[in-house]
Amino acid sequence: MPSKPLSPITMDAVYAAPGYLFRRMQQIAVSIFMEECKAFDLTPVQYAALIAIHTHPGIDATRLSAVIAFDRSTLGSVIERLLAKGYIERKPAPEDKRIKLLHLTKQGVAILREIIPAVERAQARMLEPLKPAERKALMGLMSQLVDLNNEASRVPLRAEDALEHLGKAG
Amino acid sequence: MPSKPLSPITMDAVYAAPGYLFRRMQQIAVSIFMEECKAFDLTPVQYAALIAIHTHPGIDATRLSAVIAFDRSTLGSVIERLLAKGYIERKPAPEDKRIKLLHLTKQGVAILREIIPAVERAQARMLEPLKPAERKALMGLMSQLVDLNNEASRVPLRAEDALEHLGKAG
DNA sequence: GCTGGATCGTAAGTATACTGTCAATTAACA
DNA sequence: TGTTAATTGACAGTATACTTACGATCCAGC
Repeated sequence: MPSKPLSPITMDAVYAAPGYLFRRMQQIAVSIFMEECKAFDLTPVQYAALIAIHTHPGIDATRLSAVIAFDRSTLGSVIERLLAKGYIERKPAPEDKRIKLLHLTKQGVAILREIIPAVERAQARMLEPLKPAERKALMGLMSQLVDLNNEASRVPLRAEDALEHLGKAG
Repeated sequence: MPSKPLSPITMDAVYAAPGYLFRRMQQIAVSIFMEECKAFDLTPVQYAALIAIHTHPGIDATRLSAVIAFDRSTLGSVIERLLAKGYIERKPAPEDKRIKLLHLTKQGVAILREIIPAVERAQARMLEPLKPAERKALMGLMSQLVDLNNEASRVPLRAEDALEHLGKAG
């Protein structure tokens, strides 16, 4: 006589599941970003890529993917779009014919400067419904969880990889 | 003499941004789900759709999209895949020729029963790095935030829509 | 009873996100 | 040195996620 015949299978269980909440919040976050930044033709992913290339001029695509935790295949098309928009340029590396180095163009730097206030508004809006103390608590827990789960994702974040292109001293 | 010339534009600012953390955690959550459920040919989205159809037999695609907060267009292809796998069936509604009603097949019910333990393991693993009290706090804050931001997303959750197909008493 | 507006499913087009595989190139090693 | 291993960027294929548009159908108001 099993008192718990099987899991109940209710939608409430789905709505309370971590995976569901993370997916839903990601949906909402992208939506808010796109709304605040609609004047600029940039997606959240493209924005992150621009920031990373700005911070690490001359980085190559593989290292870039590690620095922003993007899948490398996906990043290829992201780079294509940023090239098409004229925000970045790609030059072959002299010492390694496989590698192509990435730099921001003048237009890339300009759009970055213009979009940053909109991005900051978007980031603030995502947490706006919470009280300040709650926002801080949530961001603290999320940072922890993302960091501790880093290896669980298919594309772990490797922030330190970005430095390798500057002289690769092990 | 601006003491804050512009935003510094560092990767650290990106890593601490809500939008980045939500995207990253969603990546990790999907990865863990797929790992735990790799014996079953089901994605997180397909799983949620199956649960919702099981909970609301005879629901149509539009209402289903509201119940699990999926984009209506995306849901079309999700349904196609579930049909192809034989987990659901689609029948025209007698009283409205536009509508197609969705039901689980025997195989759909079976796979759901089989996969649930794996899904529960996945959900637990996502929060595993945190202490129990932290898990509870995080889920509480996420539930709140997702709920309060519901209208900010392009596809707001409308759980109550699911009931309309049962006699639509306003 | 007919027409205008709403709704349903579908489709095309874009953008992530992942799986593989592949050729070219470089590095490591026997 | 010469073969193997690893790396880089590219491609094909699948799956979400969104936009807009379109035909079919239904309903409301006239």
